Amino acid sequence: MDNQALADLLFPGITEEIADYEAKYPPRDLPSGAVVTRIAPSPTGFVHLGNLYNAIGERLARQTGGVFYLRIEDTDQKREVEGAVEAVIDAMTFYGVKFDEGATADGETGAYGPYRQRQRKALYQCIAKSLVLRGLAYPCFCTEDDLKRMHEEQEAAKENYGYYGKYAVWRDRPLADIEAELKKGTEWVLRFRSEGDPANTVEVQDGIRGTLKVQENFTDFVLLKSDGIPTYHFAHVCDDHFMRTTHVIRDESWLATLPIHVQLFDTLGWARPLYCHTAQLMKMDGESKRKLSKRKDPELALSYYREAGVPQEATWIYLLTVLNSNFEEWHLANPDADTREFTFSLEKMSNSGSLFDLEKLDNIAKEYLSRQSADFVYAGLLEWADRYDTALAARMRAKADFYRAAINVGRGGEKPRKDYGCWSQAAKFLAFYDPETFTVTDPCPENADGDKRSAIIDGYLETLDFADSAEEWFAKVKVLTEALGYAVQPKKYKKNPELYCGSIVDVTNLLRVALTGRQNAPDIREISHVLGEAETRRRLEAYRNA
RNA sequence: GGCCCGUUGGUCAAGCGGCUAAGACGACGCCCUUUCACGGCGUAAUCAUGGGUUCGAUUCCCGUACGGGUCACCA
Repeated sequence: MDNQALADLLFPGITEEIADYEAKYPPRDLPSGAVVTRIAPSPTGFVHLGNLYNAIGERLARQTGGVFYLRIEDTDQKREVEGAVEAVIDAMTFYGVKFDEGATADGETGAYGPYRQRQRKALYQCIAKSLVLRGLAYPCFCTEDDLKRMHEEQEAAKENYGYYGKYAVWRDRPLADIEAELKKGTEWVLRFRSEGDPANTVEVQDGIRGTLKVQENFTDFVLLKSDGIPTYHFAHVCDDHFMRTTHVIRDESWLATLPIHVQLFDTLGWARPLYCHTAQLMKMDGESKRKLSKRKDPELALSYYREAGVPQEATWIYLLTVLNSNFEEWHLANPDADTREFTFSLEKMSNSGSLFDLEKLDNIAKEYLSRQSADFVYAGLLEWADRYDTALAARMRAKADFYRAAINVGRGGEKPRKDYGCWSQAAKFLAFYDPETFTVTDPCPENADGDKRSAIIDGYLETLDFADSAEEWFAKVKVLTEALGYAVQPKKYKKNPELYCGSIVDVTNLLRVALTGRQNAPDIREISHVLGEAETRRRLEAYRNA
């Protein structure tokens, strides 16, 4: 076979040499040990947990004085969605992830671009051509049907699937056959001529898993699709080489095609990056685990957490506890420290798939929010409401001080309340404060209903004085409780229920339901002070008459 | 089916040849308490399995089982 003739036939326009690109993209001048890594999403419009998961690469880069960049893997035109790049950047920005270089919404920055793969076509073709020149790549004119038949045949014969051996029908065709097909205009793909043997294994170092032993690739996989655009495999190798990536952090589902990638790096004579295959996030589906799925699991989408209003930092805290096994301990010891102060290490990453635990996320988020100031919570809630609950946003703006005061109830001090972990929960929880959204949802305590109800409320209103201190206020409640035949100490009532008509719990709960509409609410006196005297009296009277 | 990865309580997990096998979430119980929370204390609950190696295996090796992933001109 005349490789030169074939190369000229296949790539008539390509005149660059690999050396030209080596010169154009020189090794980066960085301190030793600097991590250069990226996230490389395909622009499908769906930004998911995995993208954020891999964005821990940013922390690694920062820690080492390296580079973190964004590359867009848009080699599949069919799946591309308008505005997808913006969506990725927007989501990453929301979570505080910043890129040193790479694609931006309206272009790009950095010296190693273009960072959109389809714009790198000439580079891929140059490398592909070099492989043809070396006799390591050849065109294949099989149709989709041909390949389908091949697969069926292999299935029936219980042989390995793939384009190899006798199934690699275009592997050793004479140049004349190729020319004839080309002349007819038949579509072709460029395949890699693999010399691999399934009996051999290759060792690959993995930053998370240690030494991996994988089967050598023996299939003639596709390098260039019929539109001249590379497959993921080929693009990944070319780009991560020329963009001088040191660490490839990606999902463990890529383990299956790792042999292809190392084979390419090795035959091109390029140093392999350090692969870091992360474990997948799983979910319980009936009795069995399975990986989180785009179609079935809304919680895979990053937008899910944004819509629910889970604070960004809380999301990171959860993700980091799943990602790095020593993070949780650190965070417990430094609850108020920025998570970026934590030194992230690949070795501490888990290598088995973990179940995604929404309950724990909720706990972490509640803990996180309980430690924040009222101003912070007000601002966060407002920002969320502006996007997802505009009616609430309007109310918050109209009554900013009132909302701040409401948010401040039970906040601060040694034991802050943990009533909500995300903005949508907060919106629901705080609704009772505002007269515009106040409704009574919980029942009146049984022991305080009927005649008792009005007796308690009347008695309470009679002595109610907003100037009272907490102690004075509670003393009055106790007096009232006793006067109406209730036990001041719940324990006494429990012991001798026949002696009382109930306990102070019934009395206070009645007041609580009257003022907040529910039995689960913060301190009555504090709430009253937020509501103001007029509104407090109005609600009590309304409840008495209800 | 081939190949690959994985397996410590319900969940996330520490452990890296010798420990009463950490911790967190959840569950349960008790205490505190004007309710609910919060907080405090405590309880139950784990090394998949069979062989090796070793004085000694959760830890190292092999097999089995189970789980997951992957076998496209998708990434």
